[in-house]
Amino acid sequence: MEFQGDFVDSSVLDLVTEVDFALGSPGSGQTQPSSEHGVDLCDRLCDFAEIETFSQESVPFGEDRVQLARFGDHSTSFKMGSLTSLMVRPKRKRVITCAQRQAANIRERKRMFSLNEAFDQLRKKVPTFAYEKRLSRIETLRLAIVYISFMTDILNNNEKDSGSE
DNA sequence: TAGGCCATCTGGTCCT
DNA sequence: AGGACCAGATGGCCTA
Repeated sequence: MEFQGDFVDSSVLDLVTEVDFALGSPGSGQTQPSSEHGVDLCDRLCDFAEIETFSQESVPFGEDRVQLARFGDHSTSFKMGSLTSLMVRPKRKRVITCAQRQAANIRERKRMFSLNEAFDQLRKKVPTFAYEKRLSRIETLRLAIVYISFMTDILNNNEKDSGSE
């Protein structure tokens, strides 16, 4: 985790993506991404959490399933559902299937990966002592701000000096 | 052991 | 409708 930016490239990420989907069919040896595998994995996770399994078409992942998974007991989710029905009709929720949720997770992982790549590039641009431990993301941003301000000041001073001569 | 940092998941919002 | 982006929650790892 610590050195991900240094040793992991996007091809590895693609491999992880394939493994994510392949987990749905252990031992099959199949590595092609498939929405069916994503659904399989989701169902297995739901089973593991002792959540009632619904058919893919009848219950979107973003609603009942998540509430049950989050709160654990069915009474809590039932109360929430009842309250919702009594209140003003909520905005129509976006319907998201297990497969779509899996795909969104993968996109988000890729997005965060590219963000971290950018942070790594920025780390190489800001001056640090070699023996210092790796800068965190927030440290990198703050140091970059200070560094840019410092260089800007130097530039301004040089312009003033050359103008006064 | 507490706190910091990070990866991941998730739902909401915005945009195309 | 679906992807990009964002922020909150959560859990794991590491260090003082």
